[in-house]
Amino acid sequence: MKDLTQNQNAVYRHLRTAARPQSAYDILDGVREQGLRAPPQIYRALKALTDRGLVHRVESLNAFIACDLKHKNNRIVFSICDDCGTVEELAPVDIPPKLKHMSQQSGFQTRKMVIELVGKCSDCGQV
Amino acid sequence: MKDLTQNQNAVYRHLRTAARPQSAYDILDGVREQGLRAPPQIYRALKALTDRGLVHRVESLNAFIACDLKHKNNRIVFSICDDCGTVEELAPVDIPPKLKHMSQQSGFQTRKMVIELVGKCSDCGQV
DNA sequence: AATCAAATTGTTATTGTATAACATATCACC
DNA sequence: GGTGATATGTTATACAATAACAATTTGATT
Repeated sequence: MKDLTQNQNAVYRHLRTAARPQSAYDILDGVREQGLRAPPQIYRALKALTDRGLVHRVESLNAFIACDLKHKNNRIVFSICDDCGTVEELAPVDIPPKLKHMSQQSGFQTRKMVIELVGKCSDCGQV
Repeated sequence: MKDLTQNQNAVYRHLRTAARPQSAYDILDGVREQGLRAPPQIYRALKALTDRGLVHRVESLNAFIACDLKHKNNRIVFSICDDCGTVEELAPVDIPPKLKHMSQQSGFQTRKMVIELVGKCSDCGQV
């Protein structure tokens, strides 16, 4: 795909077919067959992929997920079920006006915004 | 302070006087004099403190910061300077209506929202 | 006061996450 | 073919977090 290197391709394909966010070591296990053997290979591929916006890092899980939306890479929204671990990427939203105002007040220049909603997905929420 | 245990108090005091977010091991180094010696002691104190909202975890840095705002613990906003590493906590904002709508559509029940703005602080933004 | 359960604390060892540092190879271009 | 830039492989290590168990303290109850 899209002029990725071999290693990047292997990692990207693994992430696209994974049902859940994958840790770097999950990925490593998943691509051993393709000849990747050591963490730096995974982390390098992940860096290239996240830089291109094809993959996002889920900060609160130390895990990675393929991005299936077409969007600028600087507004990212996840919902994270703390019961079953499912992570969904939601369509990006603008910086809330109040927040934009506050950060500008302090002279902060935002390059990227990450929003993580933590709670229960529809499957786990029903009791 | 506020009926904290000894260990919690030591960790909390360290975080309140720190200029930057502290990793668990930074904290450990900072409180050795008070007799804490092993990571579990730090992590236990951190858990109690974060549960009470006195401390927040900065997800994208694997680090912790004292909370100096009085607010409910379920809306957290940080600005993170990726140049000098400074992290500021901003006043919490509501879930953006568009986002609230989207997540409800999918049946997701949000318990907590974390927003991390990444960019340049006023000191580092000037070129 | 003696007892016992619960909660807190201490300690060791291990698991999981990420990167530094260096070696090797590949490719484009002159 | 030499050269620099980029990509890749490999080893070792640093950093982050927790499991499992031992020891201690606390506090209610008798």
